[in-house]
Amino acid sequence: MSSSTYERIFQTVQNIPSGKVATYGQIAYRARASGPRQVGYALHHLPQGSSVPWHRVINSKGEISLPAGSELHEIQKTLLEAEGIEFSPEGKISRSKYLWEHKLPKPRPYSE
DNA sequence: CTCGTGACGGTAT
DNA sequence: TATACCGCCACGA
Repeated sequence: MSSSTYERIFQTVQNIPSGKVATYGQIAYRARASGPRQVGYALHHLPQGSSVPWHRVINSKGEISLPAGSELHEIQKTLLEAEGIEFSPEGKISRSKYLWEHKLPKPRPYSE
């Protein structure tokens, strides 16, 4: 069983269904990571051929966290739009697309 | 072992 | 309401 922080993060991200998004903080919480920064760090180190849907992870502002104009930013936006995610004129994603409404009041024991 | 870094978040102002 | 600051700690050098 993998139990490294990165493995848990990747697996949690893998749980995000198509058409939904989650924030770094939410992933960190569910993945038992020490904090959102580790999630960003883990995704940054994600290998290219990975099946982890990294593009479904956004920041707490509801926006793509990557620098606007960067190639990765556009890739992420394209991938999300392909899954039916709509962006407001400011580039924000509606909360209705969040997999979890807000911060998780009820933690869920890590299993599977 | 130490040090710097970072796809962030929450709180204070 | 927006902006600034600090805390968090896994990882690589």
